[in-house]
Amino acid sequence: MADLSGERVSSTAAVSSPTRKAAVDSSCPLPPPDYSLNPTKSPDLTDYSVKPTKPPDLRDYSVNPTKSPDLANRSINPTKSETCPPNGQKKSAEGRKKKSTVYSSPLPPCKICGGKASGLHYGVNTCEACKGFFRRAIKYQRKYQCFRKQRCDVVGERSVRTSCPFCRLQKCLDMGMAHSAIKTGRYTHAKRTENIMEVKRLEINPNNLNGGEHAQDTGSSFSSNSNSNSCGSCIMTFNSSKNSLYDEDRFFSDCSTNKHVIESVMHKFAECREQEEVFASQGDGDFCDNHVSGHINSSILHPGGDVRNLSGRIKRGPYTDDAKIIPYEKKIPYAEENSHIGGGFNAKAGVGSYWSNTLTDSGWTFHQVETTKPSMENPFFGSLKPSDGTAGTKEVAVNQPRNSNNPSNDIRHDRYISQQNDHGLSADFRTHQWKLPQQSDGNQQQSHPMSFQPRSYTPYESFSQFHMHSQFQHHPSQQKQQQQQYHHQPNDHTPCYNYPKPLHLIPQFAVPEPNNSSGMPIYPEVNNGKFLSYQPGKFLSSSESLTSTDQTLLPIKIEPLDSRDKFENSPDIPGSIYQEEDNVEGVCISIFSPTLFQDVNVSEIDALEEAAGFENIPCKSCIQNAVKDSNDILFALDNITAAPSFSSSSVSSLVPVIYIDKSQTDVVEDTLVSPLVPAIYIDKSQTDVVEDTLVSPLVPAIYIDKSQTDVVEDTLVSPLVPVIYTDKSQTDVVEEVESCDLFSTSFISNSTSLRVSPTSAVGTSNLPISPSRSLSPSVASSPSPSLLASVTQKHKSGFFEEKKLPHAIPSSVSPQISSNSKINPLLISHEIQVPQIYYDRNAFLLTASESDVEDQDSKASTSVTCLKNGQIKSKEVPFGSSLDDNLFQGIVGIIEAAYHKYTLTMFDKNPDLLYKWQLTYLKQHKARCETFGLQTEFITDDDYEEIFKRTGLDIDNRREQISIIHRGTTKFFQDLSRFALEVPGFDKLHPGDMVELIYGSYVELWFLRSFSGVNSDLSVLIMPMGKPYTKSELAWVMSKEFADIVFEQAPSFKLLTLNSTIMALWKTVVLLASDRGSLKEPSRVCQLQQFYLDLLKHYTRHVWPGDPGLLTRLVDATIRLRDVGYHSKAPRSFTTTALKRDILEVVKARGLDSVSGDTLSEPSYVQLENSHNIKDGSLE
DNA sequence: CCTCAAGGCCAC
DNA sequence: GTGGCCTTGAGG
Ligand SMILES: [Zn+2]
Ligand SMILES: [Zn+2]
Repeated sequence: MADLSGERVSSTAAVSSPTRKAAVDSSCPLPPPDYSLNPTKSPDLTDYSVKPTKPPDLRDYSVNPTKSPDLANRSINPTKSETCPPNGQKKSAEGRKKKSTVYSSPLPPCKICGGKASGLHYGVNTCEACKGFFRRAIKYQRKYQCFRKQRCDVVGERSVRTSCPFCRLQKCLDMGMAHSAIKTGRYTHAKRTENIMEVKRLEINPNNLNGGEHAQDTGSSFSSNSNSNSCGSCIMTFNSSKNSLYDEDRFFSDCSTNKHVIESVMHKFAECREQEEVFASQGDGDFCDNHVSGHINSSILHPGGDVRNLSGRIKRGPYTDDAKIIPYEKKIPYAEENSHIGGGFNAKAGVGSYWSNTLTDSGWTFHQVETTKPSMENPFFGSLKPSDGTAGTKEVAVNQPRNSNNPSNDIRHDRYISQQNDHGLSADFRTHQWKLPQQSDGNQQQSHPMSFQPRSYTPYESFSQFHMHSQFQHHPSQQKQQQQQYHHQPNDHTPCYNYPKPLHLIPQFAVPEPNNSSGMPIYPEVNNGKFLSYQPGKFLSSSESLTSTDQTLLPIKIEPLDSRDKFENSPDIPGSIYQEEDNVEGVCISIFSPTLFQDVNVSEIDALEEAAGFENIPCKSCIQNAVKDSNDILFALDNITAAPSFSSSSVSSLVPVIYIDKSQTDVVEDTLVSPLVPAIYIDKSQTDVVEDTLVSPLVPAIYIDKSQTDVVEDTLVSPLVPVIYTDKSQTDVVEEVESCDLFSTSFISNSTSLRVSPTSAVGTSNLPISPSRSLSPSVASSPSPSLLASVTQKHKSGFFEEKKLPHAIPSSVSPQISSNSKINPLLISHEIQVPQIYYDRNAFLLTASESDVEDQDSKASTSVTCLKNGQIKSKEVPFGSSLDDNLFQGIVGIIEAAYHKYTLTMFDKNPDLLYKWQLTYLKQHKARCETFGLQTEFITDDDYEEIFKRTGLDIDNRREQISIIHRGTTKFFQDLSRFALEVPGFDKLHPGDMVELIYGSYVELWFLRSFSGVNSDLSVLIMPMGKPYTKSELAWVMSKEFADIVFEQAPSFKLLTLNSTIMALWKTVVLLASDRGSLKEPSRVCQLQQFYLDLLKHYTRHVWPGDPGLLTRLVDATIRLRDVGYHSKAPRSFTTTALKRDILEVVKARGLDSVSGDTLSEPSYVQLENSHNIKDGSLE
């Protein structure tokens, strides 16, 4: 139990000091039985017991020679019952005899630093040094500041343990040291230990058996005190085992389905990369932390101190809320000597990167992977992606001499001079000047007149004040100051930096820097609404150290040369030290410039460039990309509830993420682990429980943290399987993507709110037909008496002459109809002009029949029953003979009314709005993909079910989506069926043919309804109603071929000039395709189709003459439509028979409704059923 | 009179 | 500021 931590400690020690371990092993092959209580600690014990065999320790203690005899004496002296494994069996045997003393005598190493413990101090077994340190910290109320990630290693020799007092104190507290824990009394060592263990266990979590002896003292008073120091840096720094991160090839082989996505992103990175290196202060702008040197003040300070204080004002981001602590022993060992990992991001470009430097036989090797742009779920880090197509790695020569003679051949990763930006400028961080590109004629490199200024930033505080700052930036006086101080007007020969749109800072990364003169904050990146490129950090002289006022500055600190070690010799580690001619040694740690390109109008830039005489400025593309990315960032910002810390929200699709929670500091540290070992370490803050498990590459593991707060921390894992973070921390953090459902909901509600206004009441009430959900065929078939009278009246006075076509009809509506109508959200959501009256179908047909020919037995006809002159009359209305205007308009009216009634309308939203929705949904989907690591729709159902079984999570809402899709599809079929039944003549067809026609045409009709919502560029489809789809989702629901052809064909369809009348007619024609499979009476269908084709022809030629070639193109489109239909199959989760049965249900219901309805109902289905004796289920 | 741990001292 | 070593004083 408790040995978990001990093992972790010892393994860490072993890793960091292999020689030591070897010595131990050789001298003491067998661990003494005395340590069976805690066998894993034997390596630690050897730290002080086997001094002569440990060169490192010798070196350590050489400073204090007196210690050696003492150590030797203590460890060898049997009278003190010091039993140490290396001292041989004799001592072990002796220890065995006196068990009580055996347990009490060999003190474990210092819990804090691993050194020689001298007893219990403040409740924890520590050395004298740590004891004194803690005592002083308490006594003098010391406030420390961690300049790294608050995970500094404090185990080691003096220089190590003193490198970060903050972390040391933190560890003391973590280990349970408490000032109040004064003498616990006189115990034997074993008893005391046992006692303490028990007390702590009871204190913390009775259920937690893992709360070992090292369990933290809750020590709340101290914790809270010390936490005022918790504003430490969030610099991302981790070490990992060598190369563990970068097995992308392996990953890709596992994620081939996602490869094209990755590749496209990679391509994007390639573009962003330049830009990134232009605008970022230097190079990759990595965050870095050199834990060895220990004083790289790249701290990102939180001005407000304890970030927990912000919780009331700022909600943390999705992954930062359930802060927990992972005990030191259980942390990922990050102190490996041959590996160093850092990370950074470019907020502007929206990419982050992780890099590592690994010491190999051939020297240091630099690897870098970059992440996707932020998403809503991963606001500042997306998935890890290869940076430049080189399999995610970038080889950089290190430890190479600078080639001063030929800089272009300097293969060092030079951090003094940035790579050229798009203007050909390089940033020289020594002179704080821009360097013009070296002239081809060999002239000396010239400097740009614009100097650098120190940059400052804050990750946190200004987030909540983002908008305020944004406004502030544009205050005239502020602009002036900025201009004076920062803005150097480019001369005619200066590449243009002046882009007119105001740019905003990402507040997390930009902080106002006090202006010396006014005390007003300065935003270097924003200058009078002009973009000035980035401002790098500043140098401190070697005698300087960061002051409190410097804490918000981006530090570039000088380190004494002698403090560097071989890590620092790697030029690719930000924070590494370089010695320059002038003996200035600099360490540069950069933060990306957070300039946001918002609302940049590229055309304006074009015009500006043109006016300035600059053509083809490559920066244009950068800006275009940046604009895009900025939008995404803003989108993310809009959708997250808090400013995530730098280190948060690193969700990788390539490698699992380890969330190391720091509850007391509210800092969540993420570390990457190998994709091969998707272990997730979820810590149980005060309970010292670590649940780490390896997970199947196919199935995610869910680690649920049951710490006292019922926080559920799920983390996942495999690159193949999405992760779901269902953090239910006390603060209601919403971290999911807006679901499709939500989207649809807001979509609808927005539309409703838009349309249902007082003035639009008519618009909502003048629905052609009451949108009753009953299966009544139509309102017209059962009108109220007054309505009937009204219709009859109109009929008598020239019904059709008055009404014309629907869109030509005046807005006066029968009040009875209006009052009968309910608001139909489906219709409301469309801006299609709804016909302002509906056509009484029966009234029309009666009229038409009076003035038209009869005796068309061989032709399609429809039966009309109507109340006329107090009598119920029936009449057959034939089709196909003449196109009387009345007939035409009447039938068109009927069809169009049904078309609207059953919401088969196409999507003709405002294109801008439509695009916005498309983009929004695409972002949501991409965010999901990035979080999940792949397009989750490609997870097989079996795998998905397994995931669901194991996690209980509907990770991509598939289950929900299925129900949505099911509902939507069902409704679509219902509406389609009802629409078909409203088509005059359709109900006279053979019922089996009706079903076949409906079923056979549904895909094409679906397409006709949907194509206007297709954005082939974005591969997004917004449905007029219901769920949006991405192409891949559509492929999942239908088929890939279908999705392909839909997105391929939609653009051409969008070129057609259509109105709802044409659409209604066209759909009718499509519906009545006589070549559907297994039609019983294809000739009748063909006849009916011909009739409607004639109507369509008539309409396009005479009523809609604006587009003469429309009919031809419609026919052509219809043919292509068949292609769409050809590639379709039953939607997911549907079967053909089930669908047909549903259709038949509607058909039947219509008939039954007619029968059971009042006498005005159409008996068409009954008649048909009687004549054909169709039985229920005959289609199956 | 012992052990133990807290605190003090002071060279570094 | 650190930490080895000392003193102190409460237990046992
Ligand atoms: Zn220690
Ligand atoms: Zn630290």
